[in-house]
Amino acid sequence: MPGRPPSMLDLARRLGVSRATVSNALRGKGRLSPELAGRIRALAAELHYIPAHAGRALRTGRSATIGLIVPDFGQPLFPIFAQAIERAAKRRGFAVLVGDSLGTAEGQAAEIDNLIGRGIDALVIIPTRGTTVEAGSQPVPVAVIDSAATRGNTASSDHRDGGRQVAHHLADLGHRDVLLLAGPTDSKVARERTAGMVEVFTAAGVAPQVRHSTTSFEAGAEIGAAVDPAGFTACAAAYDALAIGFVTALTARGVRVPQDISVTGFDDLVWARIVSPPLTTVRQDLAAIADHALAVATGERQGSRLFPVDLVLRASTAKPRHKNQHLTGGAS
Amino acid sequence: MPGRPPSMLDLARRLGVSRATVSNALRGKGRLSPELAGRIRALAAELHYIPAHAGRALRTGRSATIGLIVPDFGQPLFPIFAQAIERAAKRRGFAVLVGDSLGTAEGQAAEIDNLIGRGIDALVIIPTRGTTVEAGSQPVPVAVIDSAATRGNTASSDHRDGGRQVAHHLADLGHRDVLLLAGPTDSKVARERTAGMVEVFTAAGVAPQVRHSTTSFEAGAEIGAAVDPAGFTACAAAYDALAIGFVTALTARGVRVPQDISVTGFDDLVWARIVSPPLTTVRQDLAAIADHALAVATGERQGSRLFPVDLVLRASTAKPRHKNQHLTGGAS
DNA sequence: CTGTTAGCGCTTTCAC
DNA sequence: GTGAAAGCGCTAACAG
Repeated sequence: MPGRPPSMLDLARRLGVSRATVSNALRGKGRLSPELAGRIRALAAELHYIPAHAGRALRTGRSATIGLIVPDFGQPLFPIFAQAIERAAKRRGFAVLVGDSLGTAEGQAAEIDNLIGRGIDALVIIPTRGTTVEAGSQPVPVAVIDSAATRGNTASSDHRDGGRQVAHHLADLGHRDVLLLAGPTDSKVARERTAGMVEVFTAAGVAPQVRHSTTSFEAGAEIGAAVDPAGFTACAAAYDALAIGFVTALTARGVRVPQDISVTGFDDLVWARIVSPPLTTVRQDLAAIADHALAVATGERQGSRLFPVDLVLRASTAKPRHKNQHLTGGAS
Repeated sequence: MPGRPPSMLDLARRLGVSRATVSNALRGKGRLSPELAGRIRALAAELHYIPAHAGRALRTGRSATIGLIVPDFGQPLFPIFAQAIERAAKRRGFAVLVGDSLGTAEGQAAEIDNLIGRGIDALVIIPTRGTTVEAGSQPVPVAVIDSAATRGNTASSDHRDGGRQVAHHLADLGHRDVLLLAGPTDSKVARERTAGMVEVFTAAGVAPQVRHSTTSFEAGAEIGAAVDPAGFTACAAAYDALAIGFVTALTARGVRVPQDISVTGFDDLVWARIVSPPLTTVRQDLAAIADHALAVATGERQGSRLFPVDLVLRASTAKPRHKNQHLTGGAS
């Protein structure tokens, strides 16, 4: 066993050619006889030659690596996002260095510096709540995954339209008394989702009660345990976890979903299908967003893009009880 | 704005010293006057000098980067694992390049080659089901996260003991008719968990029925929908998702958990606390496993280690109905 | 069509 | 205490 892996020079010497020729043969550049190229490639395969990445990176100034910064891998949506981004990157020949902001602005800034120092060619970032990443502020191209409210090269779902779709659905069912679980005030995404809902409800003459909180299951459960169920017939949450927490607390109190109260979420997490009742929610097209983020990061495309979202109808929404009774009463 | 970031040579020239001196000053090596070292560091900070990673990697032969290969980021446990590993790596000054096996042996092999080619210093791998990774087969140190059945440098939970704890718990409650959702036959982890359960049940004179399937919620639901609930009083699953699917299907059929049937899972996913009823399950110490994997990968420690797991008691397990009636009957 | 040369930015002897 | 020189492995320009 040789102590260290074979280098290009080793190949070149064994064949009596120069390193440049080996380089050309292996990468199909330059012009050289097919016969020689074949011999070189055969030897490379035989010796398990693997090009040293550091040498290439140093010479070309590029590393074929992108950095990905997520707010918190512990939250359910981000790993799925990361997976979509990893695939989009691999498709383009890029590897992914990951950084976790730990949910703080300082963590995010530290990760940016760390990844940049490691020579990434581009940065894809899902900003932590309350932070903004300027596209031009870094020495590498930056693609931001966030909301339409973010400036620069962003890839994002049309969160506002998702809010509109939810509100339309509930308003069409006849709900007039609505509780809005709007999530954190410092999240652009949450604000967009909420704004879309408020927009449609207002146009329909409905004035929803708005409650802010974190995005967690626990926050939803807390509100669900404290709220007066007689005060509304529908609850629209800006996050699935909030909605599911809310439903769980309500169910524990004997309130039935959707018979007594309809509930909606956002994101279509795996668990939205699984909970009882399955949750009406909004699905993002993560693959499309990831692809655009990578296209921007690698310079294939420029500019921001907004991706449509789909309302997924499930069993957690129905006509309001009140309304049903009213209609029945009117008909009899 | 300068076209490209400052290099060590730029610093050296501006101060009229050599590159070696700058290198020494920045890294506190070599002996040089504190005064000069201070001036060098001040200038470096002022110019936002960031050492070029590729240059250092080429020279030292090490990249301060580890590769992490997971079977599937879409499954709930792996992202949490990845997060723990990312933190353990950062603590040691390593960054993490991630690869997703896409659940296949070929995908895993391709990722290994890809990451090795990128010059990682070590590899941490959570093997895809049915695959084995030999520690010595790669040109870099490899740490495997899996089961005690894996040879080489592995970090793993004591899955078998987790199985024993679950079985003890159920046997102590009085269950004699038990259904085992054993998961996939080609997963070492699933086999260990199942073996632990079978071991204790057998010693207690209980012969569980064993069912194999994938690890998914859907597989659990399918079994729950098809099974005869009169055939057993407890169901022990090798994965939380299996257990939760099973409970969901059972509940839909009007079977009550835990009154009619007790159910247990494995892994303590976030959702185990959230479902109704909250699931009795087994928790792994992910942080400790991640830390050992990194210690092995970086050469701090050697050898395999097995980490204890904890049985988490929640509301999905209770004494069997039969038993209760029998006791009541006997007392009256 | 192929080989020579130079140099990416850094660290590490070793000489002053 | 400090500097000079060499070289990690690769590729781009140019010369043959």
